[in-house]
Amino acid sequence: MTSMRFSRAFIPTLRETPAEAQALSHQLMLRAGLIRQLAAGVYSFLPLGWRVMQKVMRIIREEMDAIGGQEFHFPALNPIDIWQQTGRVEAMGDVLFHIKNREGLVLAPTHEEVVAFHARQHVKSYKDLPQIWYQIQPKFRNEPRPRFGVLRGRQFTMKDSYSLDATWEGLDESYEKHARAYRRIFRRCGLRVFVVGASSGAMGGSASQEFMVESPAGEDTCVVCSQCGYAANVEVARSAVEPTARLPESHPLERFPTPGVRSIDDLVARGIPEERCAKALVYIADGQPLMVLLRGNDELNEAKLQAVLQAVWLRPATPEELQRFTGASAGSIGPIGLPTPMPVIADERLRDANELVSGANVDGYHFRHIDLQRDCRIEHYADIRTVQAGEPCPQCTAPLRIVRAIEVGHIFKLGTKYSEALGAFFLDEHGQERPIIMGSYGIGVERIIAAFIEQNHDEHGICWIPAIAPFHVHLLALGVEREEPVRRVAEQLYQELWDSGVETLYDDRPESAGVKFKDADLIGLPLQLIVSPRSLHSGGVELKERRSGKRHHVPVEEARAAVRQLLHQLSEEPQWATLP
RNA sequence: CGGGACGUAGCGCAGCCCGGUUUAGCGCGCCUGGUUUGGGACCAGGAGGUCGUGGGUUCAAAUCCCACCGUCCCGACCA
Repeated sequence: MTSMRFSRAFIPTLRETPAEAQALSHQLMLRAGLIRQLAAGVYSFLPLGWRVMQKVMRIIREEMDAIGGQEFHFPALNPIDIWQQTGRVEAMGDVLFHIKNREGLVLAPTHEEVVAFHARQHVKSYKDLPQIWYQIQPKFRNEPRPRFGVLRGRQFTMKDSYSLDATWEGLDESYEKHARAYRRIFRRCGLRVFVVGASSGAMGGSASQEFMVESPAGEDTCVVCSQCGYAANVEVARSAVEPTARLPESHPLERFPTPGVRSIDDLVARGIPEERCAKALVYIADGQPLMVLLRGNDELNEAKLQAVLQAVWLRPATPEELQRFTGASAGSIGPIGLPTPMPVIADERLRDANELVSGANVDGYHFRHIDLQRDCRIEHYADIRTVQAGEPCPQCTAPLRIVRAIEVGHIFKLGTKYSEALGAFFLDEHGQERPIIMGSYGIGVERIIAAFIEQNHDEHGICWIPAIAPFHVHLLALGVEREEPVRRVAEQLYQELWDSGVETLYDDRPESAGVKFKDADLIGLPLQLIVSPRSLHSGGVELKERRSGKRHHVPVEEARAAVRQLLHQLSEEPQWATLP
């Protein structure tokens, strides 16, 4: 029997919040004795925290095995040459840890290369495919800025899996299997997730989706519709804002003085409707200047612009560059009469609009009656604006919300980038040599835990669900050190509960009732079983549900059955999660 | 990598400006004894510190100066 007496256990709870902990999940993980920091972005998991990790990993294993995944154990120490072959030593830059006193070795931040390496060794025929390989292992990334405890660390645990397929249809299937497994994993872990389309970034490949958990501690900003389920990273999100109407009459272009006007708001203050204003910005993309036109106070989305331009480097022009390229300073810049010719990218919302006001490229002057069709050469129109809260959903027109979110999972259709780079080819049924088609799928294990706590806590502490709680029941014996009947009943229940498979943390310390209650609420096991002189007087023991605070009084003999029944109920009731 | 802040006992902090009664303090925690006993008890006694590290200024440095290290925050970056 596992013995878990609080008096002997290493569960260093903290009364006060350590100063460095910002995020709530971080504070609670420290206070409840789940983790301790070793260095910036590097954490030890203490016994309680490690039990949670193991439970989450077990759920992941079950679901990965259920889609035919095979568990591996890949080394964290990698020869650098496989990373050079895929060009990722460059791409990763400082994020990749290099071993200093042993040239040629790096610490793996992920394992596409290793997978492709082994696939090359042994996957030779279409008959060997498909495969799903996975592992749950530490990953090392030299994050420039570790943050929020375990949410962004330099070492963390990832479930990473890799699909190997002979055909693109096969890849689609492997990808869908993962998408379904991921939903089950997150649901079983008590997380409300939403899925957003994402750019595959430095990973390469065609499609990717992120599994997000809404939380103020999140590092991603997402746009979500609570009506229809539309969700997207703000970097790609759209909304159904109305376009700028083309007015029936186009007046002749006219320059007019606007002394002191520095912003769209200044123009609006002079009686010009915001929707007729065209805001011009100058950006430098891969060394070349270009102009961006947005409607009124719309905000440029640099990620979208970068994607449209396929630019590697993108930055706003400096005030000096503005002067040099346009002859004016910010506030008086516009697409008409540019001294330096440059491409103009306009937001979709301004498509073919007329009767616009924009800067004249002379400080203190603007043009009015601008007709983008008549007066300008627009290189192209694209969606480059940032969606704002309250704008109508592109699918159902309900108001959109903007939320912060934690990325707990990410799935990619990689394609053949890695197999080609590392020479992982197979022969298809026609004897033709082809690169293996890969997918890669990650889950941040610590992030599941932190995200869960972000969503499941109150002012007293964590509120676990049975599936991932470090233990199921917190048995509190009040006054054990002096009340023999309390001790006897508590010991008996402790024994019985473990015997019937209920993981029980037994607080047998000679501490005051208050201390024990506070620790129990902080640690947050789903059920508290209280044995005290008072409860025995009234004929038994007391059961308290941590989350709801509901209390039940039961005779000692019925305690075990009541515990099992309540645990069952707390596991079944999806009070903590709704599947989208 | 740019900007900012911090580093004094296990945790939270004061002292630093204006150097010297400081034997470096307070709360929590810890140890001993007693009292208490269902929501972080009380009384008494006690242990615990190279004041991040190194150098400099000075008769004298936790306190002033320089460098380094560490940690946190904002930004950049981020499969």
